[in-house]
Amino acid sequence: MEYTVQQLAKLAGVTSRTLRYYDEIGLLKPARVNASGYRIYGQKEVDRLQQILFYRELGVGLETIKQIVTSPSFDDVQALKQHREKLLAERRRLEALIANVEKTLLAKEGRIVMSDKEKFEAFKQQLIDENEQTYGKEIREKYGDEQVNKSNEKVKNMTQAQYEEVTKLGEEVLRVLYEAFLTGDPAGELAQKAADLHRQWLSYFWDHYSKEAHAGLAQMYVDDERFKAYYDQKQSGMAEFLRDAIFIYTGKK
Amino acid sequence: MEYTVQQLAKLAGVTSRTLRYYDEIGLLKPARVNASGYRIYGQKEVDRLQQILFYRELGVGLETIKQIVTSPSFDDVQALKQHREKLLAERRRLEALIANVEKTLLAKEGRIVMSDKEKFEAFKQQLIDENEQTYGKEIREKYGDEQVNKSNEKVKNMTQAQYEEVTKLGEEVLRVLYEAFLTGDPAGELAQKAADLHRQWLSYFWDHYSKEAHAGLAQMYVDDERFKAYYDQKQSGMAEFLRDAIFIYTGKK
DNA sequence: GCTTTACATTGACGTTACGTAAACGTTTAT
DNA sequence: ATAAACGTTTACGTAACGTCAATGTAAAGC
Repeated sequence: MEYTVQQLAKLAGVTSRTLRYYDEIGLLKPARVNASGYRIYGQKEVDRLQQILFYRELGVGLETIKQIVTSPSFDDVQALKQHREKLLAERRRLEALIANVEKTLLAKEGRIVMSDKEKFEAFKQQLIDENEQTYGKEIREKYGDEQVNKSNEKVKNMTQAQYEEVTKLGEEVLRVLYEAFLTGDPAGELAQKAADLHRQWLSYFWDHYSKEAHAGLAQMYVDDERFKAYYDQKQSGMAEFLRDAIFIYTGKK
Repeated sequence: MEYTVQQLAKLAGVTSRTLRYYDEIGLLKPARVNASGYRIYGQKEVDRLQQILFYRELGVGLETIKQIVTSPSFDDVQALKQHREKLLAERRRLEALIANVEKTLLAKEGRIVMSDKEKFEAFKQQLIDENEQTYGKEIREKYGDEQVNKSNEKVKNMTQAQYEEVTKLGEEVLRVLYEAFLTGDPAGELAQKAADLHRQWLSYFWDHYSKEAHAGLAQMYVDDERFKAYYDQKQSGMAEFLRDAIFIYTGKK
């Protein structure tokens, strides 16, 4: 039995373009080409196409399929195992995406139908998520997973009053810091008040406070572009100013 | 605070190329362009980029993101729900792929380590899967899901002896059919024997036999290219011949 | 025998979300 | 003054085909 492109295409449930493409990339060459330049496929090619489509069905890339079907000694089991790993990783990624979308949907819909309590829970979760998403990797690198997880735990266990407090405190730090910045003196009363407010704010996230860690974080505010951007949002140079104030507050350096 | 491409890129954790691309497709235009042609971004653009990246993180396409962030009236909840459906479908597809790969791995490795019993189970599963993969859609369309599922159930419940029987029967149908074909008479003894063997073979898949369904299937063998290819593999025209024989066998048409 | 219709061929561009040069101008630091 | 670092536009590459366009060939009907 011999087939032209279209015939083989129908037989296998692909388009003729696909067959031409497979010819082009050398994945499946026709048995011969007739006088008019038509591609003619035989039984061998049909079988091979079945094989190709089988692996394609599994999501294997055409390049890999080429390896598998062209070299008989190719370790297809090994290839399949590797491919399985890729699929599993992809599934994990999807799981995370789905969870995220659903959480977002919950929060968005929640604006209307969620109770205050639930809303608050979602906000807390969002606070954690945003933190994770924005700073997670760097903080985990610099301070370790344990510290970050503890911090997240603390947020989760906050009461609503505490949550409002921490939000207000964060804003107050910025406000006082800005006033202090205008005085230009990091050792002055206002700057030291800002540093103290910052310590209070911090204590909502860290399970124990230390001057060293506080000073370290202050330095990070300057070194890390993202933190810097946050504190510089009102005025450039405020991250440095806060660092200086905290260094004085903690008696460091 | 104003940022050049690189600065904003670092701030947001993307490359400058990404920002230029977003500018190009009109997803995020800079606040202004300075005298040297440099892109300058302001706070508003930073916020918008955050939003964009948030949706991107969820796997939403840039075109959709554009809709969401440009038109304030856009129903983002609806968009997210649609997106979730896509993610769920993708996950289902992945599940199927993974199951398939693992089954294949089992079968491949099984050649060496699987017991006969397990091997046999895998073969049965493979028989079902191959059928599903090759003919599933069409058969389901023509005969309905219920019939197909019943058929699969029957296969699953086969004993090893029955499985071997069905395999042998399938081969015998082809062999006798070929001999009958050479006689050229679909009403002849050989052709009618082939039709009867085919009925026996069928009864392994269908939970009850009817002449009408048998004749219908025979017609499908001719109409559907894939079935036709199977029965024509030895000789072109055998699918038609089998249909004629079955029509006579069932007294149809 | 001629015309229509169906099918074949080879380009070549479009798709997604950028990566990666190339070729060249600008700003900053030494 | 010069080099390093940064900015710009233009343009090709990616995976696996879909979708024309322009053109040649085979089969079928009149």
